[in-house]
Amino acid sequence: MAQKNVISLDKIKVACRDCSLSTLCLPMGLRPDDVDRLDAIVKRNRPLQRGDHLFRAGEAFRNLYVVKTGAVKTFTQTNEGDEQVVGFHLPGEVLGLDAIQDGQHGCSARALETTAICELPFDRLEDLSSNIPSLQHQMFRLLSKEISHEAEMMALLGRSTAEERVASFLISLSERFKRRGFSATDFFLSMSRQEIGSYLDLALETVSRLFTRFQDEGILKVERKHVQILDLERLNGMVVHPTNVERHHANPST
Amino acid sequence: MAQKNVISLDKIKVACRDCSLSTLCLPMGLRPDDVDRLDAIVKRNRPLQRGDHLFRAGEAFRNLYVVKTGAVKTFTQTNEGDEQVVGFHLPGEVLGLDAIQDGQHGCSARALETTAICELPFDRLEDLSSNIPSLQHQMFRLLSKEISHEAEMMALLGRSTAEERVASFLISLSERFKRRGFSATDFFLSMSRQEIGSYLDLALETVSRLFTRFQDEGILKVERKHVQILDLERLNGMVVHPTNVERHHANPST
DNA sequence: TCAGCCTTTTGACCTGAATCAAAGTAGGGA
DNA sequence: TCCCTACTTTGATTCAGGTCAAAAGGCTGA
Repeated sequence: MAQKNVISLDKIKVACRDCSLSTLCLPMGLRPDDVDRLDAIVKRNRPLQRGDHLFRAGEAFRNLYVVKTGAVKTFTQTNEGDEQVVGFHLPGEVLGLDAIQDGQHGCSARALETTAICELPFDRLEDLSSNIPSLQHQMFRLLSKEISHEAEMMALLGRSTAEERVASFLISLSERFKRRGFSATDFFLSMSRQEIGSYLDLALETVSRLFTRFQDEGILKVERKHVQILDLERLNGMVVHPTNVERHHANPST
Repeated sequence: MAQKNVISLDKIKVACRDCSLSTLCLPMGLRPDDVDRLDAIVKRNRPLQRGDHLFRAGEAFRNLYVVKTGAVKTFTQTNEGDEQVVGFHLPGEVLGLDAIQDGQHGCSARALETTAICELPFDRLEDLSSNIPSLQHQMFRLLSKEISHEAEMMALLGRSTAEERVASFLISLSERFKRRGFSATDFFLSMSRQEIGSYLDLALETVSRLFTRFQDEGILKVERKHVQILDLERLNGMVVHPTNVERHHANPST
């Protein structure tokens, strides 16, 4: 039992150079010795349990965080007191980028399941970026990618029906799982209908109804958290594809 | 006449160190000699006329652009062929940040009125950032601010009524004009109801109706493009204020 | 094993904003 | 000057999705 814990901690504390996420994460495109310099500033704590906070809105910003295993949601509080989900974050995704700006976190983050995190002290990351041009470049790309991603999300929320939003959400998860080596068509949702609805700006009932409908139409098989995509074609067909098609054969990351 | 052109071009080509936007723009917080090094890479072309493109979606990314005077909209095309406004950009605001990621512009930008632009070749900006830590820091903040801004916009689009959106839009313009030394309560809209609606994800009729209603309620005086805010208090009261109030007395920029 | 709680599903109804339609209104060009 | 076009306003109608309500599973812990 103790033995088992030790092994699992060791696995979690794997160095960047040996980490399976290195093609998704910050080290992407760095030279091996630069990866080691980056690795030297990474701090790896014990895993978070479901419900644990990674950080809270208003807290001072010190670190960026990368999800290593598990899943995290970020959220803010509306003034009616209920929470508004801002994003779901899978392994290799970086959290805290919005906080660089004013030195404090604008949203809270908590684990949706048992989750391992790599912590990067931002001041040290800045120093390192000054000395490693390719890391600076990678940082710029990372930030820019976040901007693009949010712009896409705005476009989605903006001009689309409930059907499109739920379809997009499933497609996005599917693609992200696939890139991480999991099944693109058979996975478990680590978040509730409530949280999905909050994220997509839909009532939880609407999410539920669409899952049911997609199932009735033979597109999905849904049983609670377990989702199987039976007809990815049709799901893709529901989504408004960006017209500037050129972007598609450009960048195959995150 | 020729004389006048020369003078106006001279005015447009003012160096960063003499530019009134220096507290809003990239040079913010740089040492004077570093501002000059930044200035050396800035290119200033002739002003754009209303309707001129600054860049188009799909074009290769080479430069960041800063609005110097005037106003620019960014937009994408939906697959139904109509344009979707992504943002309105006032003096001191930087365009193109989303394109760093994959080397091409994800949206198009065109002038809403006669507009002067400063152009920053991104490769040279990266080099300079490597050599000037405070510039690198400024760049990170700039990118992070864009992320925060989009997150706020998502929150707005997400969870709010047409009334809240239009109120927010007016408040945002008001604050941005104020920071730039213009009146916070009396200004001209450089965009159409159509464009406002597209930006806020509302039908143009809805925007028009709300302008009318706000006027009937004594909150605004609207005559076509000319807007006067009569009761900013009440306008503010319509908007969902973020609960994490701490953020407010944090960072007084853009 | 059962009780209690929480999540999810399903149904009925209602409403805010979209859509459709048409009438003003301003500005630019011949 | 007047016309033409584009923008804006206003009204009538429709409908997607929210809200309210209640039932049905699952899961946890005693």
